Amino acid sequence: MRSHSAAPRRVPRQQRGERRVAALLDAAAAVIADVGYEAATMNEIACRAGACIGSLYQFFPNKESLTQALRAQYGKEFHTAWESLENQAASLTIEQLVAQLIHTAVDFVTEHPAFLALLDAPRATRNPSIRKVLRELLARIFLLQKPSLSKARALRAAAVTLQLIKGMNELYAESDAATRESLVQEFKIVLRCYLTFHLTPRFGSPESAPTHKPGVAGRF
Amino acid sequence: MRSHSAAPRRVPRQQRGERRVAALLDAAAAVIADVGYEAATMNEIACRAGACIGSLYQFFPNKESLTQALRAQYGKEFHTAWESLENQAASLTIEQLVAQLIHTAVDFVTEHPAFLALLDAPRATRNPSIRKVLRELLARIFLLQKPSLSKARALRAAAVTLQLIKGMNELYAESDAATRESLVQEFKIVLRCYLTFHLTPRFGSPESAPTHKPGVAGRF
DNA sequence: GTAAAATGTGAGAATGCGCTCACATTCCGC
DNA sequence: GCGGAATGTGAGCGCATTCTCACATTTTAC
Repeated sequence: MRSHSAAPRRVPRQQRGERRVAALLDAAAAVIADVGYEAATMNEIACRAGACIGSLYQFFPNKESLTQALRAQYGKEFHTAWESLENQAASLTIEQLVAQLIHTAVDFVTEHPAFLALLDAPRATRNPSIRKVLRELLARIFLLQKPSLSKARALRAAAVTLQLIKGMNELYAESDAATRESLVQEFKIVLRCYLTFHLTPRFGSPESAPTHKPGVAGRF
Repeated sequence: MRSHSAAPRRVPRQQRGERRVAALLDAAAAVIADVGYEAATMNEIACRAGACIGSLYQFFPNKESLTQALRAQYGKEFHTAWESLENQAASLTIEQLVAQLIHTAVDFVTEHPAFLALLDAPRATRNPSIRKVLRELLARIFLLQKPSLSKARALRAAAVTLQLIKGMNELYAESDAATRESLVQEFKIVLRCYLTFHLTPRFGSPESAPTHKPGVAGRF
């Protein structure tokens, strides 16, 4: 690896440039889904996109930048998928909300096999801002369910929820279809219990911090 | 990569052989923790272990086999850490059990930085049997808490719990110490709610399938 | 139509890494 | 001691991969 900048080398300024970039990203997803992240080579990606290697390097100075671009695209698509939930959020039961969140996520991963393979890619290729935007979206959804929630709590719950959803993919991936379905159902329980805790008005302390009282049972 | 077998090339038969293997694994962990999995080279690992590259390849025919060995070691260490919980399990509250499970895991990852970096390693280097053993251990712990639980449910809950715990590490890793602590506390809520659902005797259907009844909502 | 900019091309340079091999050294049983 | 087995050594091979570059082609602007 000789170059280190992850920024695109050149932004496409013509229509065919944009088409190329789109084709390259598609090809990258296909190759990565096929052979895994590590084994996916730049030459093969360019080839599958009907381009040659030089063309690829015009827009993406290195593999890392290509990976980041792919991640960004997935992030936006996923954001769009959840965005529609934001409108209905207030009228959904927790039960329904959980089902929607999980099914959208599961469907997304199913339809984008490369997304899973990207988990193997080095951390350096991740874009924190994508996570941030997704967290904020989910936090807003939570706030629609329970407006009295503090923003800090909503954000924290969103971060954890997002991470749990993401983490489960690994488990789904190594299961056959039947087990996967039961795991999804099981995970619904997890999220339902957790979000019920946060989003349901409770008598005792409606806005108490989630830090449990240490007197009861800390680490004994 | 020319060789593909992941089995150790040669089992150490002398004490110095075992010392070498131990030193090599330690060095591998150190290098991987330092520079990440991908950037960790076999030469550097051998060098850091005070050995030369040929010596490394006597015991580990390729990088994959070294990675698997490291994973196996971590798996065993972690299993040992949780094993002690098995004895106390029956006498612990869910609150305490959750705290123990999580803190053991967090401590382990803190003390073994390479463990996190191994998440970047390709899937091929993972050993399903390690996961299986850990799942069974956790399932036994659950059964000690609630003997009436079916083994299938215990195993499924264990698989999910394990995955959630593992997945959270990624979130911890990208947070400063203060946020990390609050995330740990937050995750305790998740597990407490979830395990309360499974391990607490409920009136309606004590051994009903985990398919929720819409209306009761698990606890709280 | 023409010039300039954007994009396309692909052979191969440059690099770095996994891994081998022929041989030296150390250990162990007898 | 002796012989064989286990272990140690490290220069460098082979190879895949990333990335460059000099030039061709297409598009756009006027």
